[in-house]
Amino acid sequence: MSTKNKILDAADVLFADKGFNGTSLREITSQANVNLAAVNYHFGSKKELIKAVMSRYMDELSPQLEAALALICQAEEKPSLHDVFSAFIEPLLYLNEFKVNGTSTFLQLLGRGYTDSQGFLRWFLTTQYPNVFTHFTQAVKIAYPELSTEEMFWRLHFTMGTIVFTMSSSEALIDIAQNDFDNKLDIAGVIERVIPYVAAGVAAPITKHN
Amino acid sequence: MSTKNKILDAADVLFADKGFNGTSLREITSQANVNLAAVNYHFGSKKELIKAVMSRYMDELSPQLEAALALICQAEEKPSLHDVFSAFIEPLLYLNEFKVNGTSTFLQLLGRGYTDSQGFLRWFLTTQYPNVFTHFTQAVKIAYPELSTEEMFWRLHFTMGTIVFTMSSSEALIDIAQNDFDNKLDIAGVIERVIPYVAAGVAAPITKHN
DNA sequence: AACTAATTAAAACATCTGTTTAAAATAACG
DNA sequence: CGTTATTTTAAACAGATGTTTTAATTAGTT
Repeated sequence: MSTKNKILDAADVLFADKGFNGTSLREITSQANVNLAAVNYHFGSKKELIKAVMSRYMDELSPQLEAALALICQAEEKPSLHDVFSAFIEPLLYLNEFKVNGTSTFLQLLGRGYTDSQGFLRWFLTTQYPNVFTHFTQAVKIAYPELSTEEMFWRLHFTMGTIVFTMSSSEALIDIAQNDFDNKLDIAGVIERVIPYVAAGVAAPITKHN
Repeated sequence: MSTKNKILDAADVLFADKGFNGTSLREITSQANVNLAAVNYHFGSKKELIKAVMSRYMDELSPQLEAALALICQAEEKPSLHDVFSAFIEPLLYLNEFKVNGTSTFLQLLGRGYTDSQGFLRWFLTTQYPNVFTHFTQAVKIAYPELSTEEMFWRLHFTMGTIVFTMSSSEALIDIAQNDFDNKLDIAGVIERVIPYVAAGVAAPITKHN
């Protein structure tokens, strides 16, 4: 494997586990069995490495999500909100196969990106991959046309928060759940449970605001 | 004002804004206009300072939340989920008055605590303030008795995620919303919008899992 | 094989981190 | 006032951080 990919793989896991600020380049390079200077040689800086780790996922995910959402928008029957959110499941789970050792860390990284480093990652994603967002809001608008644009803005961000936060602490939660309910569970099981939740949240009746 | 409080106030704002890892003691002490060594003198270590910042909020909030939830549980009429979640509003907004310069940073700090520092803050809160959690689950069980304990466990964590995540990035979101919809909005307005969302999410119909 | 370009390696860089030390200043109390 | 105790100060500590430099190695090309 190339040095570049060895760095990306190690950074991926460590960033997801300990955050961007919480992971040093020395941890990454020693985990990857490469020289410390290799990061700055291949990526320029730590910030660029973070972008590269995220881009590896987004470049794979973005077209798939857009395709799935486009399919829903063009369907004959009016889609339900459950349909819209379910469109995310397959592409997200597909990331896991495409990863070597089990589950992908993408959603955990997304959670890190929202809180770590004062939102520079949010800027990166919304400017580099804007189509995912616009297609998504379009799909929701078809499924729930009564919802005003502003109300939708908020509910979509609530949803984003639910998903990202849940996945970024999913390991700990799965551990607790398995202890308390001795119910075998994995990432797919968590997703199965969160979809009805967010669908119901977005579909909540509209309330007046003064 | 005492040195101890000057440190707590400065740390509060900086921790909320840049995270626990992202804030150095030197930033805190220079913002607070006190000597660097004062932190270790008064609190012992940075970790203890973090606990102190959180305890200041929790010691104020915890009894109020428990009282509000107890009131709901003992009411004659069966409370709705909306009632249960609304019980959080007043105590949370009360934190703002009790703060000098505007809105409290409590929920932002809570968000930091879940992602930063590998969940040691979650351990701290659940062990130091367990009653809030048990009272809350009791209230939800009364409002929605059909929900199994496991399903409730998940939905409450989804809710936690929604709230915490939303509030930890509320400033940025409010900015965006005000630009796009020129609608004056503050923290209270965001809370007003998130309550129906989470209430609907928790109240979502039960789905079979294999 | 010989020369050039790309990569790796070890070391040093300056800066920042939390914490500790020891002296100075202030407060409290008999 | 004089004597403790408490608090503040400046300085230094040891270690970690991202980045750069310079030399050694490897790969690619003619």
